[in-house]
Amino acid sequence: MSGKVGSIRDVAKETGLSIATVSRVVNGAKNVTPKTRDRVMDACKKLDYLPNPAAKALSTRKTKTVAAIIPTIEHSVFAKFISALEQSLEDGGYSLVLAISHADEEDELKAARKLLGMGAEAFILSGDAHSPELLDLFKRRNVPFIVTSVWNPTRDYPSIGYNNFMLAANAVKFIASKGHRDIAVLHGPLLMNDRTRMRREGALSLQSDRLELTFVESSLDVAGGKKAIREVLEHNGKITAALCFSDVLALGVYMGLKGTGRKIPKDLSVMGFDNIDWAEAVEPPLTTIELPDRKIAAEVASQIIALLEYGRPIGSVELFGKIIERNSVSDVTV
Amino acid sequence: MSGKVGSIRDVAKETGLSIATVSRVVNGAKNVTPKTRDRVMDACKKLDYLPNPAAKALSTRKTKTVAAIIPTIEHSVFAKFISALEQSLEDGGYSLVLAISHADEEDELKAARKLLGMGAEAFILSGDAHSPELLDLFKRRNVPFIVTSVWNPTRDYPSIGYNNFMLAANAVKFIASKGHRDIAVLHGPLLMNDRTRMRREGALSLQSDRLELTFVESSLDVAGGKKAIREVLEHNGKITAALCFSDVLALGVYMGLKGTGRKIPKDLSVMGFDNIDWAEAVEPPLTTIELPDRKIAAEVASQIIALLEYGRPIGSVELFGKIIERNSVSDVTV
DNA sequence: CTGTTAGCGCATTCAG
DNA sequence: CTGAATGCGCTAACAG
Repeated sequence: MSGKVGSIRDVAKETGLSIATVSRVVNGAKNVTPKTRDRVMDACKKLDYLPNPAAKALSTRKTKTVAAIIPTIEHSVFAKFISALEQSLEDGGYSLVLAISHADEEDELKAARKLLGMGAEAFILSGDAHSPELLDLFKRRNVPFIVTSVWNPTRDYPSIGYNNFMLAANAVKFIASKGHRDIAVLHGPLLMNDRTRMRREGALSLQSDRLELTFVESSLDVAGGKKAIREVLEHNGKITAALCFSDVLALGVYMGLKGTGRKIPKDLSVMGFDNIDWAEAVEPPLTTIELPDRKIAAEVASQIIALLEYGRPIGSVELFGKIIERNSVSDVTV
Repeated sequence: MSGKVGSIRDVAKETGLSIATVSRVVNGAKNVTPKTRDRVMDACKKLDYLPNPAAKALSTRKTKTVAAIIPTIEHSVFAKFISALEQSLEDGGYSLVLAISHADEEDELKAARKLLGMGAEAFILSGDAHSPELLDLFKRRNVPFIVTSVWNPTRDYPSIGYNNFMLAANAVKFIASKGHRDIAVLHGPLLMNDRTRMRREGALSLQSDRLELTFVESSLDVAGGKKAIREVLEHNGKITAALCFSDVLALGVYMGLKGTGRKIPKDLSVMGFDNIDWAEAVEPPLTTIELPDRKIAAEVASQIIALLEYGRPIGSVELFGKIIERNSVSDVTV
């Protein structure tokens, strides 16, 4: 299809120099006369030469690409993460190749094989639930990888992310500090999602006879939150606050209250997770937890590059979320 | 870093056969004895051999990857499109490599160079505004590309998408058919966005002394829609409907009306664009236009593959949006 | 500072 | 049906 594209040989011929010299200037080696350098550069753009990546990769045994496998790209948290990751990697001279696992270990494994087959030099995984085969594959082939969005120092592989248990516990503490004693906790599917599971456990750890928690699982979207809050409110009239493990669920709560006569935060306090871009624009502005996704991306990129370039080993690092207090959580009025 | 990975030579050695034979079975050639085939396959998984993609690409001059450059991945429309595209391409044996242009022609050009340097065999662009250099680059190197999300048969390159002009015109007609004569049209930045521009022109084409349109530009997010609707309502009390060229803007309108005493759709009808996943869950359910993003993705993938595999030329195709009528647009009560 | 040469791992003739 | 040999475009010693 694509018409003949110039090879290094062509520009060598054009300049009358050897391919080795051309290779040198193209790769920015210093031991070249400024004059010949210019000569080569001119020829390059004249022929608009572009080095063949396959040949380069074959020769250097380096592809300069790293792979990321995420459950879905249709959630802003992941989209933001990927966006930031692409940036950081790009800045470091690396390319990101992406695959979607649909939160399925099987798919994740398949994707990894394919990405490996594309020459990925390192992997970025999401969450801490992966098939043993996958881990084994990486181990056997000696492929470096990082697990993100979670921080779990007990593993024998590096994780860069936050402590979901603590995050949820802190959120509950925050709400409780406002005087709430009956809190609904809305979250997405537990299956195949260790992050949600850890958050749930974190919240649960604070349950006591002074603090009643009601957990509700729903689909991870606005419709899910809407349905969940209506159900839980119907069965338990004492609830005065809803903690949502995702902002989209919180928006669902906002919608679910419409027409019920209840107002936020007067009749129900609502707290989210993620600090999605519209969290501040919503009425009333949503109190939520800002997750350090972009920071994770930057940290992940920098560590991977450090490893690939200088062999510096990757270490786990914990990053922290931050409660953004707006107007959706209020003191319970006695 | 990565420990020695088996090459084709290793499995040849293991089986006592030649590398040619191994290559044959790995690539599924038919002229191989079932017995030798099995022998090779066994050795492959025993050594867990994975063909080196660079070597293969170098040898065949095919990378089996296609590139897509989108303005941002942080908008669900693009996220969905990419997600579907990845699927379709994957199914066809191709890989998708992605780049973000930030709606900047400069960045887009740079990204294209890089992707070309990664061996992309074809390109998928978004919208119809691209730098001449980029088009020239593709032309010179004879790289096939498709422009998407728009349909513009007047171009000399293929476009697969919808007619933004008509889509907006139809939306206005729909609202007008309910008796509205003063409509606010909310849209995102016009700069560098030909899709928004075409929609605006489509709406504008229906302006008349029986139909007054008030255009408001804002940032493309919930906060933007919220601010925009408040401003326009303040200046023009006659407006009875708001057409938003994006559902996120429509959500902004929902939020902007809170506390003003106005209700949707009684006091203000609202119509969106995109049919984002929460459009139905919102209160009241949002009337909007469903865009055929997944269909576009499928069509794009299939045409690109047909071209790359069989040389079948790519043709422009128009796909249609569909008005999803819910409860946010009502008849104007006289 | 520049040129020569030998692979990198694989597909693909061409013989056998 | 199978093997030996060639080359894809480039980098990396090694000479000069």
